[in-house]
Amino acid sequence: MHTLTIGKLAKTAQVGIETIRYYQSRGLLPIPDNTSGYRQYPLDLVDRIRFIKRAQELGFSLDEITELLSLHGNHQRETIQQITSKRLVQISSKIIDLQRMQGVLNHLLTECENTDADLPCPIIQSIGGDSLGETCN
Amino acid sequence: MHTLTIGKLAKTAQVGIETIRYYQSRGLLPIPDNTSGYRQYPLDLVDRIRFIKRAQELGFSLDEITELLSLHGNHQRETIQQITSKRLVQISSKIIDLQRMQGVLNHLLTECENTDADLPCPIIQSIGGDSLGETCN
DNA sequence: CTAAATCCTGTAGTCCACCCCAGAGTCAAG
DNA sequence: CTTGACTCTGGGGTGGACTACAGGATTTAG
Repeated sequence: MHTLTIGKLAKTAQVGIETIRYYQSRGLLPIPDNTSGYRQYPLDLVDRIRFIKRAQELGFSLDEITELLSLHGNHQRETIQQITSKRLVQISSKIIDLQRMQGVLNHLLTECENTDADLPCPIIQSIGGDSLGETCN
Repeated sequence: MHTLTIGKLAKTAQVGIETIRYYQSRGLLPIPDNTSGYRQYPLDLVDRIRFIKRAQELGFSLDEITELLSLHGNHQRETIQQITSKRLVQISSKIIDLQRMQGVLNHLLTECENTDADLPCPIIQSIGGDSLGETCN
């Protein structure tokens, strides 16, 4: 048994059937012909799907993954390195954003815990100014 | 002039008009009645909109912000602290994920730069296994 | 051989936070 | 009073990565 039906492929690769169809429609996976009923998928595709999933976990979009897949020859290495570098820059700046958020919220939380209960909540105060809520339904 | 039309409110609060209408439809902003033509918005709403925007920048969703806004009384502080803590946990785990990505990609990039050009690209190799691309259109 | 499971195609819906448009009404300046 | 800028309601569209469903064909287990 060197081929799989779509359901078994999906199960083996740990994705939904619809995900496979979606990848096909995006050109990420080939579509075997089905002259004789059900389509038969080569085992290779399990690896290919896992590649896609791992790349997604590393933050690549399906468009970027398409690009990666189309460039896997040796002579294209520079392009691949460029894509990877670009992604690294994006990741760094996202981390910085999140750390900033973290700092602000941590500070607010501490303040909130250390402030008299009869004063206004510092979290709301500092995010929002003073005139909130009076007009809300 | 203690009220604004929607356009001036939008400009003052630095958002689009459609954003205001959208917030109204979500219940984040009140809808003044317009028996006499254009709606008149109290100046308060500028602060309220800025609150929403700042909270978004801290990573809160509009649903969470709705919750925050509905709870701004002092006696609700614990709830507000809970929401904030939950958000902090989310942010931390997101940062960890991104740092993991960063590590993997950095490693791959270095390897790729230090590998013979006639060997397969290590980035593709390591993400994807060996059997990629043969079947792709 | 039959019934259940699986597959096919094609279309539509989901989530989130908006953005854009048409056609009609309203307001302010000159 | 006209012109142009603004606003109203209502609807649809966006992107990204799926998910769901309908109605029919096919395969497989018993």
